[in-house]
Amino acid sequence: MSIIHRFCQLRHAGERAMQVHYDPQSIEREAQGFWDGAGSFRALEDASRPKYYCLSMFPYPSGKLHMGHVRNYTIGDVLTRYHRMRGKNVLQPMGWDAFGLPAENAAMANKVPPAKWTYDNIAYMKRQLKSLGFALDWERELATCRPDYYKWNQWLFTRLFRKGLAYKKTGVVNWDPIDQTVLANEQVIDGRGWRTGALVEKREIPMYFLRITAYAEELLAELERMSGWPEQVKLMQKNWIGRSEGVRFGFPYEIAGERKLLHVFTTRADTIMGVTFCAVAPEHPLALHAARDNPALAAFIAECRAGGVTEAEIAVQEKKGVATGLHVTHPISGGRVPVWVGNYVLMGYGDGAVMGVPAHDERDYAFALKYGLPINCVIRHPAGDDVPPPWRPEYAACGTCINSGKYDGLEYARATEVIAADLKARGLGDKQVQWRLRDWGVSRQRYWGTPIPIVHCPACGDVPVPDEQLPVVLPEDLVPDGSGNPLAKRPSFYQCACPSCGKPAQRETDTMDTFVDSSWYFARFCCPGNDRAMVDQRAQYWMPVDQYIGGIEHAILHLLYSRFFTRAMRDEGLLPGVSEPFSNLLTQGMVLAETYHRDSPEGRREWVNPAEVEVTRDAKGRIVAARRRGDGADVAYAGVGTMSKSRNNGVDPQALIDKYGADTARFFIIFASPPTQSLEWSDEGVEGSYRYLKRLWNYCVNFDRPGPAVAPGLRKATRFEIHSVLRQANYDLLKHQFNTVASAAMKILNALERLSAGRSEPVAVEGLSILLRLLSPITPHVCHRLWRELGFGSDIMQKEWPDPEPAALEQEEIDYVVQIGGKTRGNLRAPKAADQSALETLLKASELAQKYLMGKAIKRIIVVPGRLINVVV
RNA sequence: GCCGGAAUGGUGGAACUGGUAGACGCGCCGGACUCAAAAUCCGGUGCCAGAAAUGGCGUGAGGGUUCGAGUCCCUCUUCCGGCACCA
Repeated sequence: MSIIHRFCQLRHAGERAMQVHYDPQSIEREAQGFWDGAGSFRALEDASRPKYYCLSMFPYPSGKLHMGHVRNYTIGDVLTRYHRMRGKNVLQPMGWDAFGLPAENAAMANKVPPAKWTYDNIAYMKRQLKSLGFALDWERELATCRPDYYKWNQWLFTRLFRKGLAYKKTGVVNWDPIDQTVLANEQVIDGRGWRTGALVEKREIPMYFLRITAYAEELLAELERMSGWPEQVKLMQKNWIGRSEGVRFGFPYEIAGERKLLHVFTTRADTIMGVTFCAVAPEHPLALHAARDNPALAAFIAECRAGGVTEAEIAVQEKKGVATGLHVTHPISGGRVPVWVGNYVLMGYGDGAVMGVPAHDERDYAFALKYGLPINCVIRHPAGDDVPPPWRPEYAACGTCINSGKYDGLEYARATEVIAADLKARGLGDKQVQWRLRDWGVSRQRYWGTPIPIVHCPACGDVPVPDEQLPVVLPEDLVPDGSGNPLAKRPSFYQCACPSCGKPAQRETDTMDTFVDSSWYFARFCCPGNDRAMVDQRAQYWMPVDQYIGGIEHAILHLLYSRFFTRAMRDEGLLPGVSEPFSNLLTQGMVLAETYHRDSPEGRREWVNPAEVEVTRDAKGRIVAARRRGDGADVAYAGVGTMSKSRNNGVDPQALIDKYGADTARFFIIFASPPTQSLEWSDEGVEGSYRYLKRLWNYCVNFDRPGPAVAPGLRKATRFEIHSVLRQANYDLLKHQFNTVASAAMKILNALERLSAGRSEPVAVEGLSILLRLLSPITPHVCHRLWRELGFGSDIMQKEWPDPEPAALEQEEIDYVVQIGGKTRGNLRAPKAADQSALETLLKASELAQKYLMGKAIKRIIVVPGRLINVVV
């Protein structure tokens, strides 16, 4: 126990009286000053040491930190500090996801430019992050709204554009007809514009897309090898990418004497003989053609244009259709097939048209019943050869073809092969792989984002801005007014010369989706200050991120876009050999709080912040009443929900830090639930965390006081307990189950207090040194201070992480659990090394046997070594 | 609607790879200290019955597998996340 020697020496060198009361404010100020002065968190590339790049998702600078941020960064900080003490060269950076819609909304509300609002928020939130004591390397800070960052968005975009990985086509947006502006999905509430209340329409406009589908196969295949990601996230991404194998083919038709094909994709080509109609999207060219002399159809298409663009909205709307009056030819039978327009057919998926096989597809079945279309059963399914209503899932099962002419008797796989071959022979189609994943539309008709670096020239077309003219700088003095993009109203921005021919041209005024910014910031953190390249060789050292931490709500979009961008950058030669940005992913749960409301006699509901509510409990601790502290008004408890403005149940981290200090906030957040689960806020729980840190402080204050002599048995038992708890805590750390690590710290303090001994007892000295180190990633300030006060050393972070000592864990005897007849009946103390027959003998001689086995025949005895004896009677 | 999760005492959660359900906290009850309060400390606390010993029940609901199920399988309910322009 060399630590005790050093401990005693240091202690004598720096003796001074310890502050009696736990004062988090002064402790935290001093510890943060120490780290700043020592440059403790500056990360330097060092090829001789194993690196650990720990990254929490950077925040949107919305104004002030919310509890979700505190949780996210505390989790990251625990990992960072743990791995430092395990000897890794750790990088933990921080930056700002600084472009986005809220800045424009705030600008409209306050008439302040988004730039000023954003920079002010960044300054405030940075102070808050610092007060929480996170081990961040602030020299790598970045903000995506700075030209030195978004320049590289533009630079990469021009590369992708020249490669064809960025291209232009039309896309569908929400259109507010009153404000004459494009709305984000969240700005559409019940189908109406949030500011105008006007019914929102779909509108097709030209936009730029990034060809993420070019990487679909790779993005899907690599998922299988990503062992550091949660299965549920990988599964969601797999389903999102949505690879399906099927047949794409055309139904021939003639229009104005011209022979054309109506293309569809199906995974059930075996049902082709059951096709009784085709359905096309309302935006499909065939629908638009037919609507020209069909007012009813035109009205239906107009009706489909109303409403939002989200998949959820489209999925829940009533499935409706109208016949176009047009027919196409069945590619095998040659029969006439009517073409309908269906509001459930998506133009963005496949060819915007589907074949209708009512007998074997639930949606087609409902559609056919509704509009009286024929239903022809062509598959023998588990429930028979017929498909009487109501719909049963068996109808969609794969089976043998019937009523299908030459295909009769073929089963699914064979039928698909033969039919695909026949279609191919006729030049109408072939087998094809289809993806659910769509290309990424990055154009936004908004001001506060990265300008898309394209110039529209009447002579040369769309010309990418040359490197020497980058960045295209976003003016920071504009204030949007809700009626479209202010950039489009500022000639000094959009008027320019064509980079190609020099003639007058117009600059693109759309900006990029903010997901572009967040798709590569992790690589930029590796290369701060480089104004000549997007990333440099320093990224080779740090990338990929070893541990990424963020909300589960990003499971698909942000993470998939980042995986795509990393590959695009790899193929651009920027990140050689790096395909996956994040080796390990931890998805944290939401932060919840209690909700209370008060309903006025007029029926208005007012949400009351939990901080203002006082509850009354019954003898068992159940909440029986709640009232508002201010006016004593009765309020109703409405369960827990995610912290939100609308339910007024947010808890301000700043108030918490001011009252209890950062360590208490960090401890509670870690202790209250495991990182991946939702966390329920509790003021009492925070009090409990504060109480624990005070207890720890008091124990250390009294550490020098002489205590009673410790009995050898208690000494051994305490040491066993502390090392057992440590072993479990180290295991839990690897699982990222930090709440039980906090519990472990509590258990160790409990054991030390039971020991009633201080400095004179080696087990107490050893136990305390383990406790402070185990706790230091969670509550770094108080552990830093106590480590120094007690003379363990000058910097706890420089000390190695504790591991249990095998000798301390040795036991000669253990308590076996005894089950008799399926019930747990007690314990049997037995030598650890006892074998089955020895245990049986011991058991039969025990009191338990006397009590529970008298007169019973033993059928079998099952022994789980080191754990349990189960007697089957 | 589709995809992915979750559900354990009054409460947050714990329980190894199928092996004593409720660790560690919070709350509540009782006690110590105090003129009193706060703070702190000590003890108790799954539910039901019982004076107790003890017995029965118990991990969202219902079935199943197993010597043994919170854990594995099937069906269902409720809640949460995502659904491509919130970030």
